[in-house]
Amino acid sequence: MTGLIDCNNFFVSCERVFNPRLRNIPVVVLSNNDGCVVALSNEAKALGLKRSDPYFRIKDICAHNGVAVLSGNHRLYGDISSRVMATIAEIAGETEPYSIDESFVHFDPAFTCADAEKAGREMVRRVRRNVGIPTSLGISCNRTLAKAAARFAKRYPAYRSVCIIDNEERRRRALELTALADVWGIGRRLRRRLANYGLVRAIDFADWPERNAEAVLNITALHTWRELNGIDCVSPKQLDMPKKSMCTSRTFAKNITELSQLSDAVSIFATIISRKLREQHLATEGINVFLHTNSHRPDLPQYCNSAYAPLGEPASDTMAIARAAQKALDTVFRPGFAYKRAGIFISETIPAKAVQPSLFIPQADRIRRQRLMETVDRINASSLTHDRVHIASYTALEGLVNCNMRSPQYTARLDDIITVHNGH
DNA sequence: TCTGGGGTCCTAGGACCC
DNA sequence: TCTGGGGTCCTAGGACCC
Repeated sequence: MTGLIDCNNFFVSCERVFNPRLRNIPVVVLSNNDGCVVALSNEAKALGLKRSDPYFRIKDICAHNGVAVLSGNHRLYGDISSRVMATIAEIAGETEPYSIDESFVHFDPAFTCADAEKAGREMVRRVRRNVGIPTSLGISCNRTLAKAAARFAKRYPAYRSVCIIDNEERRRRALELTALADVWGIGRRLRRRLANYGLVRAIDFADWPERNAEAVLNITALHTWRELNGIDCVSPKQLDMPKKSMCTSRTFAKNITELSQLSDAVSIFATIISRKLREQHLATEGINVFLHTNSHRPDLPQYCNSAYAPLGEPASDTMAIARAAQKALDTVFRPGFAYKRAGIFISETIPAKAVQPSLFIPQADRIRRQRLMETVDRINASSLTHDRVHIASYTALEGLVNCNMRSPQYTARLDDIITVHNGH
């Protein structure tokens, strides 16, 4: 039996753990740069607000209805997420974290449905009590059906946060009540394509004859079809697998026209992405820098492009990556455009251990650089709030990106730890 | 005025080989 | 007029996820 445990309105719930004033009122959390809504409380959903609504368009509704609006505090969410995952792991036989707020859990094969339900309820109770986060749990014979079950657990209070699809009758009933678009693995395009065949509910799709499914679907969608029919065939996400690609990018608060400003931004991206590489013991042969004008403004001239710059030899140190990034930026930059978004991406990572050293770079240099980065990382890790050491071209993200409504770093900054007053 | 960010996997088609 | 057959590898882009 497989379960999927999902944190309800995760970012909002994290904020509520430390700020009880946010309970029982509408709350939304915004994306980076305070661009659009990424998480909502049930009260905010009831006002008709939706995930991905641009903030500027719902600002008035928020003001009139007393909606608490917050910038994303992703460090906090990451911290809470690891607490949730650790608590789940205390009970589940095997866990398979799937995203920041979800994890698959695999119950002991010897478990009956009743055993699984009991363990599941304890999991939900403990995460709520020990971490403060409400969750929903779906249990079934594979991941896709567990996901569907979790939707019911979340939507219908009668389930008391745990829903099990454990027999044919329940499977059919659940799929009759589930829109095809709400099935895990069915996106916008596929939904539209399948609608042309008259398939609207999940059950219509699951009941489609196998020969149709095989003729029309690609392998991923075929897996979804099979799972809806009770066959377990989605493979587990490999844990601890090094990332194959990486990206660090931001949308800017204002349009940027000057190369020098982009150059500042690129230095920051280089710092962040090279640290990500080192954290995962990876290196790369080269990086891409990309630029975008504002695609929401068709009245302005548009430009979007990327350029690659090799590092000479695979590396992960900030200086080498920042240098390559500036080179790539010079290649890709065109004057006369208003840039709204930029970033660095790495399409292929290499395990740091497997790096083939270049013949033309003295080994001593390589070792010196490596030691320098280890030292920088160590010094910076000793500060919870900001980097004490960085490359000279590094400025700061402030000013480039909006995040004016961010909650305190409750779990990461001594000054922000909450004080509990005794009496009044 | 103001519209996120970070991933994975699959597939079609091009380039190249014999 | 008529213009092989089969294979591999790479890449860009599509589609999906949260």
